[in-house]
Amino acid sequence: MFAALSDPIRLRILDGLTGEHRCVCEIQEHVTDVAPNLLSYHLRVLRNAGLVESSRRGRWVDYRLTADADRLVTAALPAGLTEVMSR
Amino acid sequence: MFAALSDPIRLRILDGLTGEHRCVCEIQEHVTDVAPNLLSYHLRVLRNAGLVESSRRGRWVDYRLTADADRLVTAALPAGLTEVMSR
DNA sequence: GTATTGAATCAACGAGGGTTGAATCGAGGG
DNA sequence: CCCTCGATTCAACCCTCGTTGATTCAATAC
Repeated sequence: MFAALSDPIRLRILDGLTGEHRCVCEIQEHVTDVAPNLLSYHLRVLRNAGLVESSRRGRWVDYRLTADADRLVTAALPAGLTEVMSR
Repeated sequence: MFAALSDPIRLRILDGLTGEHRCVCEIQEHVTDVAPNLLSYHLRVLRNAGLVESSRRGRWVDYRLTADADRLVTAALPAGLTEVMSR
């Protein structure tokens, strides 16, 4: 989980994503300095972590945050660091 | 930040820590299979990340979670993943 | 002072993950 | 069909990071 989050490129990708679907080309406009194949790699890491999900629409592939992405993160945090969220 | 959290040993260390100080030997009882020097290394990573702080008490060194450890984590999260916490 | 204990540091090794360029796949368009 | 476009996969390289054994440090006991 945190391994998926511990990369600046992946954090930038997540910054440009919401629950709404966005095609890879739109994401690439948000991280212009990342090669397409490298972007695919990082999206794959985020997908394997359960943070994003994808669906094909014609030639394009849409990505979006999963519904329980935030829940997955909080569940992975050690108990001592989740006090703020329980309040 | 997430690089500091993305290691199973460090997560186990954090699981055994609270705001109260605990000496390294107590921490080591919580992660018995980790060599002392390796434990020092991981504590150092957590210290550099601002998640824990240490103070010497005689021969012993006490560690504890920093007051704003949880704040540091939430601040590092991308906006799309912090919705749960703002609610 | 010397020895001992708790903890940190150092140098070196090895594996895993990020990056790159080329090749591949899947869906349309002419 | 063949070609193009969007996206993914593959093989290879490189570098960071975790691990290990030995050494060093800091503080107390003898």
